[in-house]
Amino acid sequence: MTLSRDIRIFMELDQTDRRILGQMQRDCDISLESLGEIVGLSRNACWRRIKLLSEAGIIKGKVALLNADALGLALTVFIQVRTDQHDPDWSAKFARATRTLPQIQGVYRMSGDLDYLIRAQVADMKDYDHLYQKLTSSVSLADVSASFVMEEIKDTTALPL
Amino acid sequence: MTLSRDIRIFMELDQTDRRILGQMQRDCDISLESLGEIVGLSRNACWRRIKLLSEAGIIKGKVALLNADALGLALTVFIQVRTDQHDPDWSAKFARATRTLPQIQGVYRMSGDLDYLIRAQVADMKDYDHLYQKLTSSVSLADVSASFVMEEIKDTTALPL
DNA sequence: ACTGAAAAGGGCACGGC
DNA sequence: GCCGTGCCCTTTTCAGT
Repeated sequence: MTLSRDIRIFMELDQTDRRILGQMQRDCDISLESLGEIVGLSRNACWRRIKLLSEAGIIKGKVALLNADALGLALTVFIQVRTDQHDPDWSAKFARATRTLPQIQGVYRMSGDLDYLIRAQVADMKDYDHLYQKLTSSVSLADVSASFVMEEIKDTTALPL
Repeated sequence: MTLSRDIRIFMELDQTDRRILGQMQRDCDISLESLGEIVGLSRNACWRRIKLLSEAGIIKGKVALLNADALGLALTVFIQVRTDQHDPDWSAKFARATRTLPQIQGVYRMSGDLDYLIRAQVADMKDYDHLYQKLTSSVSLADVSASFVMEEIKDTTALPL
């Protein structure tokens, strides 16, 4: 019974759903009343749609976005990682290590010549070195190189609708 | 009067503030009552702290996080861009173009050999090609190469506290 | 899909530590 | 100063129509 493995249910979204999602992914700290006015619906219709969208897993959750600079995390760094070990044991260890480190926001296994791309947020170079030391001491990595963000031109969690 | 340009006020954060922020950046859809219990404070003390943290700009806002897969955006791509034009006019144009495209979540000017790194979310290869066409037609780019995400090991908006 | 009513939660002023 | 309590008003939630 592996037939259903790759089947994915896509909920039908109309223009109003999209408008609701669009607003909420920009700012969800808004009353149902105001949201209703924006999308042209009663507060209640909005409420029921949001409930459905949440239950369908389209809305993953609501979070507060924090200001990295104000928290003293001025440096964003992308770390490129190459490995010579491709066994599942190594992968699990690498995943666990990166998921545990709170400085790391994203870890992606990539196509192409580099194996993994890591996005992290640190205070400064010294702090980056800490992260580097922790990372390389918990898993063996063949090649690690870092690129630092000089300027953040765009940074959003909003997806296209 | 350029002396104050780089001055930044860091608000003193105690352990309770950190606990509040930690909870809210994981899930802000929680009542002040519950939050108070978690951090060991009354609902009102929480409320006042959150208000201060927002006014200080430490909390940038509250947003709904959407499920990219459920929206049919299965492909995450990192686009490396090199340019030969470094005049401010080109930069402004590039910034405007990337900020306008909703498929693009992040644009970073980098140190090192590549100039810009772009993170985007698209449906599939065809959709990526659309994005590529739009991007290259609105600004002149010397070199563009894409790396596709095979597996997302970690992806969070939570910053270390 | 709207109305309305009960329940929950947010916002604010005051008093206490 | 900062915390907590009590009160009121807004918002959410969910019934019925």
